[in-house]
Amino acid sequence: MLKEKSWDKKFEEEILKELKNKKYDFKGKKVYSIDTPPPYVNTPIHIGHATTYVLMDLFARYRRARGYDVLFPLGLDRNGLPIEMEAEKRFRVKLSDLSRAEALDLCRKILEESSEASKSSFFRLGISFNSYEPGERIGDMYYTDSESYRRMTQSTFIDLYKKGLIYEDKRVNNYCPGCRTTIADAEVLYEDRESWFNEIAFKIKETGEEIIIGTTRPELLCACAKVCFNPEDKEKKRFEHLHAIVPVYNTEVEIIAHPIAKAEKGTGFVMMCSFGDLNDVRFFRELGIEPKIAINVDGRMNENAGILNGLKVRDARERIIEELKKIEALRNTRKVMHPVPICERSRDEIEFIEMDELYLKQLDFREDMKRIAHEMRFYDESSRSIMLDWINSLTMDWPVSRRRYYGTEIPLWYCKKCGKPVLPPKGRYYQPWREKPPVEECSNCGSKEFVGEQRVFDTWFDSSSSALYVLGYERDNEFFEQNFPCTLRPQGKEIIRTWLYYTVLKTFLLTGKKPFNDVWINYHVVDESGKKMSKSKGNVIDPNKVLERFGAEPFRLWCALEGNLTKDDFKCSFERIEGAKKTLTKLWNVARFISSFEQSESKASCAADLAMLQELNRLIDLCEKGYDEYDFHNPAVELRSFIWETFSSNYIELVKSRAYNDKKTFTLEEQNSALSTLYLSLKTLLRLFNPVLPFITERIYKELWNDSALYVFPQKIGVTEPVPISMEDISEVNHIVWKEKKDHGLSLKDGVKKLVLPERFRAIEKDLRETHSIEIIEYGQSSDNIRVELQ
RNA sequence: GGGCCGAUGGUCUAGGGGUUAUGACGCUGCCCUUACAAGGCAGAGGUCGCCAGUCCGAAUCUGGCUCGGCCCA
Repeated sequence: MLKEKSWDKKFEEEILKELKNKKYDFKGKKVYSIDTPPPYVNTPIHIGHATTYVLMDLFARYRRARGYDVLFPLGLDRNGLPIEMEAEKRFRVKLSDLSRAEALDLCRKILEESSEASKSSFFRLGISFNSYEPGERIGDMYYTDSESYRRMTQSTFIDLYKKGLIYEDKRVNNYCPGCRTTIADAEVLYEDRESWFNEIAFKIKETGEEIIIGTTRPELLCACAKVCFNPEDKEKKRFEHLHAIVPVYNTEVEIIAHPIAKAEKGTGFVMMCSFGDLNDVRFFRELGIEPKIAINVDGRMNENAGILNGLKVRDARERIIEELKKIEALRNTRKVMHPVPICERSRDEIEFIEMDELYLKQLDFREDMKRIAHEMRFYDESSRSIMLDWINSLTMDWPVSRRRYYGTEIPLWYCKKCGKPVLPPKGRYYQPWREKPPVEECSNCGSKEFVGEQRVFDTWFDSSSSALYVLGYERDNEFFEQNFPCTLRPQGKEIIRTWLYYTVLKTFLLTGKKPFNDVWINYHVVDESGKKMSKSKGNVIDPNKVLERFGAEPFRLWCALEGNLTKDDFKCSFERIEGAKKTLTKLWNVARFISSFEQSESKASCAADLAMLQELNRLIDLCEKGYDEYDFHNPAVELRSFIWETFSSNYIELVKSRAYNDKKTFTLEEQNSALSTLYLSLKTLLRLFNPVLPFITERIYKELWNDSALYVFPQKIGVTEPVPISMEDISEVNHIVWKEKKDHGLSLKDGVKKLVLPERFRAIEKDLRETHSIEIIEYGQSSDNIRVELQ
């Protein structure tokens, strides 16, 4: 019998202690594999991660209960920009000022500190990863910056390169002259700064008229490609497709209608130059215009700028103004405040500069991508269209190289003399910036001098191999061949166009196949009022606080009960997590009550018991159907309502007296029928709830049974005899009697003179008589009329 | 600005052309009933976002709008 009066979160710790050494091993037979999203290492983990990992854990535990060997690895993503930024912040340095080796060391230091904390939160939540220890075997915990992972990332690049899918082309980068490095879009800030707004006169070639164009970047006149006005601006319609002559340079540019020009701003005309800001970059990309680059990497104007050649941007601006004044093209100049793109760290104004970058071909494979998007099952179905829309909107290949530090190095060397790239053989992790090339001399020109590639991969190039990695790609080929594609990819909907899409792309290019059978896409966990959590808003909920206050179990139940995360956001509320706790208490009390009786293995024979068994079968069915489709919400709601209503209030109340059988009103067979049904119901309930509530179900189950059936999804119970009555009938009659007593101010213990029931209730007459203290029970003609006479 | 998704009592949720719309939390009243006051029973609370349309009939289907989310720009 259960001794403690109620469930206590302390019990979790005891169970976790035992779990510490447990591994969810697998032999690799009948594998169900999950490509878990490696969360980015940061502390504490986001409550959204806590929630989605709990949900994934439900999937994993359920499949184990169905006899699968579940591959459920823990990965931590540690590549990329945020680590670099954190290192710069913490150590107050610019990585670009350090040697590369020093920069990487600082990043490593940051990572060592934060990875442990993430791990421990997952552990306390009861997430049943195969292992919490890092390693290279299938199921081991992995880091995306480990030698093993990076080796594979580089290997996939080598294969793609050999297939002719990698090429080099120009790309516009955000360049910070102060940091002397390219920076990511995420590092670009906009700040209102004062600058001179110059109104410059352009002549119309066809009519000789003059139009005035305002700009803060007159030094880019040489790179002007179009002049735009807003399509809504009727007055300017007549200028469409005429040509404006750029002063100083005397080049002709077309005038077009484009929404990028705002009618109410300035003179209504705007010149589009390559490149003043990100909008310009997008404009050129959208219209497919070849940009003319006038600023070099060193921040000086180049030969495209003519008379400005060699000048720094600032000096060039002054110089061109003088020129414009000279030819009387400058009509007005005034100070304005306007948003300027600046570098987040050095606060220098950013320049947009073209550089060579490596691209992976993707435009050629759009039809394959769409076909694969249709071959995978999406949960929820509506998420599929996000991927299809993205594929349809692709306009360029994927630039995979980045000029950063903490990433996987691109494994290439170049001949110093002729520039021919050297690709190393697969099989190890390369750091070309500090290693010798894999060849002695250039196969093209025979030169013996090489320079190592400095660039690293876009972090999505790493992440998009996770499905291959967890299945042992190139580490355990036998396992991989047997178990590819991966069964499930769970992930957030905001990264469908990145993580999911790129994984599909890369996997297809390498294997020709789809990476997953199922894709489960989740929405987000937001704060109580529905707002996105962010550090700046101060509404972040730390999962560790939830764990401290409630323990893992109420949180896990909340995750299942709260709703359908594939369709809607969850609003995280402590009140509701607290509410989930009540169900644990109820479950505990039900178990405690049942455990006060002797166990019985007898066959159920009484009608009420058979009705209960049928109700259990309905639940088993419902859970199976839901769990199979990754729906734990509807089953959990149903299970909760079963515990409270059907089971506690109605069934247990009805058979209590038969279970006690103090007055020997019932035969031993009847009593045993109740006892065995109570125990079987509890056992089934625990087994159905085990994936959601592993702690409390284990605690209760171990106390009462000495076997491992808890971890097996229950089979339906065979009921061969006809069952005249349902649990619904039983609830109905109970409620009518209770209400009647209540309405007349009687205690529930008080007797009932007469109860008139439909014929089918005859089967539970004794139970009813005892439960409600009824003197006379009669049966009427009508099949649904229940009448109570109190006196 | 574009695409996709959503909106059901104070809060959260189920349902998805057909009598009085499901359940939970909270609230109110009554009740210590041999597991449970973290309980039991009962009750109040909704024009199912707004406006049109289709239909004998719309919360449900269609269109538009408003608000919110995600992505792209």
